[in-house]
Amino acid sequence: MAAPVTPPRGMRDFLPNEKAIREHALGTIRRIFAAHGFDEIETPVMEDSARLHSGLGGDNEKLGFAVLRRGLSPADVAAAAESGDILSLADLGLRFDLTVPLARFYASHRAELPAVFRSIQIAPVWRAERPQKGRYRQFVQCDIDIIGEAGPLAEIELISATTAALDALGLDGCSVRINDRRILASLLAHWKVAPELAERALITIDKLDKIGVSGVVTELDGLGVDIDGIADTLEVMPGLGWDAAAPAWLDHSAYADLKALRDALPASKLVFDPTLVRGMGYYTGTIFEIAHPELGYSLGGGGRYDGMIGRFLGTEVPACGFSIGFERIVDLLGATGTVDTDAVVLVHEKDADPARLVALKAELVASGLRVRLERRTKNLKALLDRAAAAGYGRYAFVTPETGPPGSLQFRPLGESAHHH
RNA sequence: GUGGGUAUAGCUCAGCUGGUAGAGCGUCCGGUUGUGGUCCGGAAGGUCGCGGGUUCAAGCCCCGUUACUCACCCCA
Repeated sequence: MAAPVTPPRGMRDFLPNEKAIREHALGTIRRIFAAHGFDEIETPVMEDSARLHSGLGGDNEKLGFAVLRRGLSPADVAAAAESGDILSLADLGLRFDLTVPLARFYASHRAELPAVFRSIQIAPVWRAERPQKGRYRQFVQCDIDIIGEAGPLAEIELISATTAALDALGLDGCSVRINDRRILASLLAHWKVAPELAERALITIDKLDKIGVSGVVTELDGLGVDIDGIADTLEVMPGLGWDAAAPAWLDHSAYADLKALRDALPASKLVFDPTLVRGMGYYTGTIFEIAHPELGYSLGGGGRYDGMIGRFLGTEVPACGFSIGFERIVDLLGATGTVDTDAVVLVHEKDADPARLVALKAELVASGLRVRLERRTKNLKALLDRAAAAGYGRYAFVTPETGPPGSLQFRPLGESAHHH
């Protein structure tokens, strides 16, 4: 206990049963995304430090793990400390999302990609936050993105594929909250919020369902926003559904676009929520988020980020993406507990001949079985219970008298097999 | 970054008003069973997170610290 044997804070080991659940879920998501016409790619876990920080707001920079330049001298460190630019000591950083790397990837490989590129990325990202329930410092995101499609078809395909994946995983009760940055912009214009306060004002609006109208007004007041008339607007916002009469301040063009999305996606549960904001600063149009009634945090999210590719490429390319928060999904999935009757355990005496055991095993493996050798222990029950928990469905004893595989007497494993 | 809770055997946890460190499970050994998932007995395994302090005496009280965890902030 003296030596630290735990993984780094917020990062986790996965035991065999946990790993099996994760791989099963990953396989499901991958299969659905591929069925919807997306192609999987992979990018490095690190990106150029300056590039990572070019695509988002100032607060998010603190969340990035930076990687020190190799071969730094004490003089380099002292110089950086003196200039106050500590980040200059780092030239690389671990990615904190998959969108910035994708934009870099697309800019690098555009010539080799179709005009409209549909990508899948399933990979870990890192954020230096304080861990808690549903939040880790290393976590897997499952992203699909469509680059090169400016119209609503991109949003429709993304939401359709994502909700199909959630359905395939057996997750009930999920809904997709949806809004548009243009609607938020029209709201800020209506309130005459100064541009330099816009980002923080939006984050405050996002909290409406948690801190209420008076809480939002108080916080906006603290930011220096003129709060005259704001409470009246806030009162009606949560009630704005699909069919309510839109207030004058609301961007009617964007609202009509969202309604068209809703009409095109009858199978997905879309909920219009004008208070939905989302943190990443690069979104320009539609934004969406997966909500679950039992959870205070989202299971995923995404939106349109038409400006980002242009920052890497020079020419503007429209883009839209949707990300599933894999860890939060897995936390919702129970143990699968599948027992495989084609998986068998051979229990042998401790002095059994290894050559004979492995030959017997090889014959069974060749016949299509999954085979595990276990040395007989005093506590046979514990051994067999562990095997059953690992998914093995049958077992047999190997004794000196055991002949060919056909002479093995297999018995069922598992809770229902205790009385024989 | 802010606040709460927790820290004792490999695991889950007891430990009274401060007085020699405990149980269950697991592991190992002996017997029982003899085609076996039963039962009986025994053993190994602990700097009580770490460092100070109070006391004749600290797992227990006080201070600090670290880790884990929950919540806030923010986010997937």
